[in-house]
Amino acid sequence: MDGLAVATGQAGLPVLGGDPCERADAKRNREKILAAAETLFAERGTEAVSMDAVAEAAGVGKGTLYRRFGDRSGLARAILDERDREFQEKFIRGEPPLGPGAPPVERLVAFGEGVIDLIADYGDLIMAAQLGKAGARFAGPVYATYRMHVHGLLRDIDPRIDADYFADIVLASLNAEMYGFWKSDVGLDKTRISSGFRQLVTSIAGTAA
Amino acid sequence: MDGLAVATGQAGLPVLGGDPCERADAKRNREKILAAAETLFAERGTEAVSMDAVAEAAGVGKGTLYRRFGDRSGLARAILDERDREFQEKFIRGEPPLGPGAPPVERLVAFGEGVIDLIADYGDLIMAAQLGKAGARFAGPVYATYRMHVHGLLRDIDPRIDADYFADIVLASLNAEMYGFWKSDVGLDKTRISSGFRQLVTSIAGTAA
DNA sequence: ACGCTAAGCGGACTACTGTCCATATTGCAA
DNA sequence: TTGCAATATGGACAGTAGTCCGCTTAGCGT
Repeated sequence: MDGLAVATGQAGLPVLGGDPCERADAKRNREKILAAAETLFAERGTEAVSMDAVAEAAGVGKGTLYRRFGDRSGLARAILDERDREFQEKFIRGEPPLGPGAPPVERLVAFGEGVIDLIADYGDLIMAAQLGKAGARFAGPVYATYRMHVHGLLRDIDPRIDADYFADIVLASLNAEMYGFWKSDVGLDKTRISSGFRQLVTSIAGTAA
Repeated sequence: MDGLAVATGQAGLPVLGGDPCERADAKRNREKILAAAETLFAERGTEAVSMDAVAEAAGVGKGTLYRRFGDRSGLARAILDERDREFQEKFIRGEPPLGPGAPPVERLVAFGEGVIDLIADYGDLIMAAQLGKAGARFAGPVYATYRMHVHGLLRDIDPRIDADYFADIVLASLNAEMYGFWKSDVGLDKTRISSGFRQLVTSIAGTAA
């Protein structure tokens, strides 16, 4: 407790889709914004698109954009949300080895591969969603969900593992920025990254002293 | 390989201290800026200080500030540089167990504890140094040095370890943002974090299949 | 001491993020 | 249909990061 101040609390922003009591115009605008942002991000790259540009392309004012999504990373998160939901569905209720039924080590490895696939496809969107303030990576419901899942699997693997610690280690090894660094600077390919992750999980599972 | 673009290349900025051919006025200004920034950061917290404020407190123009330090994170890095140098000295040439002489597992554990101490003391400065663009964490000479050190130790521990992969895993587990998250949100204390790190290193060392 | 040149300097300037509030619109109730 | 309260809207606004370029100054050779 000292020089640290991480913004981790989830601000109560209406980031996620489909509020049931959403006014018709609000819904229309939300969809226009998401469509415009998705297009612009894909066309020009996430970092090169200003919020003004998104608002203009969507035909709404800046205030609307910020009201709905809070900030730049909130917008990115909202775009990712759908894909994420699909993946979460798979590891919570889907088929083994990702879903319930397989041994926990298998499930954890499959989870890692799923996240790596997600990163490979949506890496810069994920990074945009985590950029901004310190600790953004840990804020928000997605990290919490992933963390709880990994936490549970680690406990299943071996209750002696300090799951509070190792859950974040596992997730840190599935970080989008690091993936980019490995690809561009270190020269690791996806196979090697997956294989490294498998070894990491095996290591953690093996020595729960 | 696709939606990823991480800014990792080290821009050739004169961030580090003591250019031998530094003009007297430049040196004077550099020192004034560093002193002013250090004070302001300590007084108000890293995030609450604008670059303008630093420039004004130092009695120099904004152009000078940016010329010398490139951007906000460069300024933070420069402030950290001295402490960092000291630590690097210790693990490269200092006494065991941090320095050469101790078995590599011991050295790695000691290294981790050193970094954790650094984070405990200078956490938000470190975070400021890494904030900004995606991949900032991996850019710069400090990460490279740490990485090389860990890489070497891992090879010493067991050449079968994929050191290219695990070096970054080890460093990811010594991340300042994560430390803040652990402290504030998970409720881990420093002892538990150190102990977790020790277990991680042991795990990696143990199962080099 | 003097003048030259390369380097440093600083503040005006642009672009962007995020806030705020007067106005417009919606959905409901009478 | 009409009036009303709640909510959404959008553009003006303030604050900050980072760039640029004409001016100044240090350091050096004579």
